[in-house]
Amino acid sequence: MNEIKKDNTEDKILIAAQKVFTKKGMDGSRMQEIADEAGINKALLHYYFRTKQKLFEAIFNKVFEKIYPDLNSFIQSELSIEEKIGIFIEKYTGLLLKNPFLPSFILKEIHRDPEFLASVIKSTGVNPKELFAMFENEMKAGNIKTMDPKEIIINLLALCIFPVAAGPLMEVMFFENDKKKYDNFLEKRKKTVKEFILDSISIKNSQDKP
Amino acid sequence: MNEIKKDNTEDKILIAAQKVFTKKGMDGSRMQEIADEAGINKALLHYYFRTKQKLFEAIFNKVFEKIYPDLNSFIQSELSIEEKIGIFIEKYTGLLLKNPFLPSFILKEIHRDPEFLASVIKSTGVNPKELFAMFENEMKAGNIKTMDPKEIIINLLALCIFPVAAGPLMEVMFFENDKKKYDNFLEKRKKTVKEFILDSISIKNSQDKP
DNA sequence: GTCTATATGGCGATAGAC
DNA sequence: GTCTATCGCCATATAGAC
Repeated sequence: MNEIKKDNTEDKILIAAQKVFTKKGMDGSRMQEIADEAGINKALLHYYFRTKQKLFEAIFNKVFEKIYPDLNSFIQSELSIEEKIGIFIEKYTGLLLKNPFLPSFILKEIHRDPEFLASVIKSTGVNPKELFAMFENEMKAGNIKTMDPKEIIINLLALCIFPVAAGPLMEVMFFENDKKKYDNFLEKRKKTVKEFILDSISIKNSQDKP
Repeated sequence: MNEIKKDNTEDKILIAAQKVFTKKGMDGSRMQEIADEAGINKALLHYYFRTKQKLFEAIFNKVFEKIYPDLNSFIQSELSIEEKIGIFIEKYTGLLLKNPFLPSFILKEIHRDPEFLASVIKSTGVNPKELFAMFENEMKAGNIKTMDPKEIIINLLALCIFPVAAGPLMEVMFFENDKKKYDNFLEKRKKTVKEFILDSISIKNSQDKP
């Protein structure tokens, strides 16, 4: 029960800053707007975080942690690979649907400051080797098709993240600009993405390739 | 041979502006930087395009046209659906590999000004209905699995665009920050994405589902 | 058409009262 | 800790000479 958002000033700032930064990015955000959103004065932002850059970095770290899935609990669980993937897609799509700005927020800042990005990733202690190992073990055991694990991971991320990141574009092009219609589509899509990925790694389908 | 880039000032500006805007986005770009890149004075930018906003819109339109694939020639060709998809993936991935900033440029601006985005799309005359119809005809003819065509299209776009848009992130996380290694991966990936998509719509694989 | 010089406004950051 | 007032800079945009 610790660290729940109280209504002390620092938390108000963090909440407001996340809202503004994730919508408009570092360059597009204004300290004044964050202050207004937090219901405080602009000077207080500097009192708590000194510079816009430092405030931004605090938010980026927080958001990146949120969006970077907790893989260890998956890797080490006793579930089958199919169940693991299924649960991941459900959970991750759910997270993104609740926070539709996060993907484009990360993507926006990816090119802006590569060194900062690298340092954030390092600090989260992400270790993809265990993830690769998990897939490779499943391949050796004959449970899934033999292929580059990176393909599976990137396909999985692409199919979950892109539809949310490019949401407004997809809505206009394919859903008559009807956000609800698109959200329904994405909700149903959890199931089809799951089938799509599982088919692609399934042993059964690999026998009739040219 | 018309409309090739001459070295008149307007074209120099357009080339410079595209370079800067696609890298840094509307908010992150400076008129001074564009002027420097074009080798001219800042005041000239305003002489030719009046405002930063108008210059940006000119670039956005140009880039969007480039990134929006010419679908009609595909839809109306006599190729099989498998060939059409294969060619699309090859061509589109190639385009993105040559212009790695374009996906994130579009994604960056997607949330910033939805009305402008909608107007751009309208002006390009994109008509997805014919695209849907093409897939639906193939389904009726029994050539591919029956499913929502939008799923196919969005999967296709996701698998092609996301790996480029999130390139720097993928490089750091999965490729030891080695850009060449990642580019090689994406080049080889053309083939696997093709197999991936074709498998997912193939009739053959749909017989042993629960 | 192209330049230099300047106007104008906005934003991040600070000073200092309370 | 929180506020008001203000500084100093930088970015867009314009004026005006050539």
